[in-house]
Amino acid sequence: MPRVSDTRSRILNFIRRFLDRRGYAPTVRDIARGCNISTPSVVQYHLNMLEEQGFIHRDPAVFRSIQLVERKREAISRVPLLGTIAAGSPIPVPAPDSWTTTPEETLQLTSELTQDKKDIYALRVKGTSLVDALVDDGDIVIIQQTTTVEDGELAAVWLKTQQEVTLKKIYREKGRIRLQPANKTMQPMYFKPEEVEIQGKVIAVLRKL
Amino acid sequence: MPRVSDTRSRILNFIRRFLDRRGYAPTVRDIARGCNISTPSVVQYHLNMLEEQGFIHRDPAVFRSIQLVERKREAISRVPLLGTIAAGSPIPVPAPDSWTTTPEETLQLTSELTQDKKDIYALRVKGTSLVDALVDDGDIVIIQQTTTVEDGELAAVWLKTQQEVTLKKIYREKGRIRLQPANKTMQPMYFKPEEVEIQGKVIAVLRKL
DNA sequence: ACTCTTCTGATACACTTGTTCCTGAAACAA
DNA sequence: TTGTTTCAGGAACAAGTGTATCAGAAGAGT
Repeated sequence: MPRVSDTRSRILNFIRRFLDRRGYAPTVRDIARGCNISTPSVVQYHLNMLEEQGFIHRDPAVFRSIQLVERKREAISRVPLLGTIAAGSPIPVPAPDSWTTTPEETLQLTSELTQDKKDIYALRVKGTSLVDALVDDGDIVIIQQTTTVEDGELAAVWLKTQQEVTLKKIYREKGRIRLQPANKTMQPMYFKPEEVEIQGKVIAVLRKL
Repeated sequence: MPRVSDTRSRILNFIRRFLDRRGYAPTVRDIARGCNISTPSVVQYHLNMLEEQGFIHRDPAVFRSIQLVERKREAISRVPLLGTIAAGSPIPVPAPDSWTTTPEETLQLTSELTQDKKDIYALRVKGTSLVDALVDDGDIVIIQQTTTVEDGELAAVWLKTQQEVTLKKIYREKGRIRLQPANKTMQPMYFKPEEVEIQGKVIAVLRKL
């Protein structure tokens, strides 16, 4: 048994409680007061240990910069809900500033879904035109903006000839592009490369009921 | 048009970005630098305004204590991933202790998805037997355990006669139960009330690609 | 006993940071 | 005009705060 009934974990728990209650991190002196430690240097010592052991992260010389590593993973990323996606109307391509300005609505997703990718936005599906991608009316598709996708990836595609948007798996074949519905019972479609315009990659679909 | 293209919202957005990137709040001087404001006092002035208007909260004289009111209530709930759901095999009914003991895997969801409901668990879909519910192989269904659902709600149902599980919308009709596929182009099925066993209510579907 | 590591204590320095006070410009209303 | 409100700029103070240093106590292993 350790001499002191683990000052270290007492400090860690204090930080957790402090963050929950106040919304920002404690200072070394806050911790000293809260854990009955008489001096900042002891706290400093343990904080250094905790950082070495990977429990917390601190930015040197920045006040109240303690971060719990255990809460780093479960960070919430906010994804702007930029509009709707429907067969007949083009995908609203996000303007560069729509990430910084407040969109009408934002989704809160854990990094488990977004995988911390960049340039992500969300669209609400309108209508049942995407059922062959197993996407229903009211679903939300999470899209990563890009103009190129790997073969087999589900992409948001604008079909110039038909003035229509669809979600299909992309396969490049010689002289043509095959658009394969996610629903395997359905038939693929073929287009010339210049007829399709890739708007983004679908990285997730969300259905709230 | 305001004289300055809204310094106030620029500051607000800077705080959002700073919090996302660094994990703690900026100081008035951080904001000044980030928003091309030459002096802390101007930032101070706008922060006072923002607090008056209810956008932020600050603890006076506490460094880095800016909190965004819009982010006050955000909770991550951990949902146990209890197994797989496939047409031919019964739904693994969660044992009472499987919520407390660590399951093989847990999902992290924001309250936006779970709506803070209780008795929620997740199942990974195996096979394409649920395509008529617009649920694909590999999807994850979030289920709230219950034995009763409202008419029209999507439910996980065990068909005793066929020894099969499906996801269908439930409608009680006189003397029979109608199971309506989510895909409207498909036909409903009818069963006697004693032939179906409701295992839970589907509250969300997740597709990671 | 002895050394070594771990932990606690006190003090002090230098920098960070919230805050205040003053000045002044621009817009607007009476 | 005059006054009021809103916003920008500068400077400075006082307190909060991270950090370094020195000293010493308490156990563990040899």
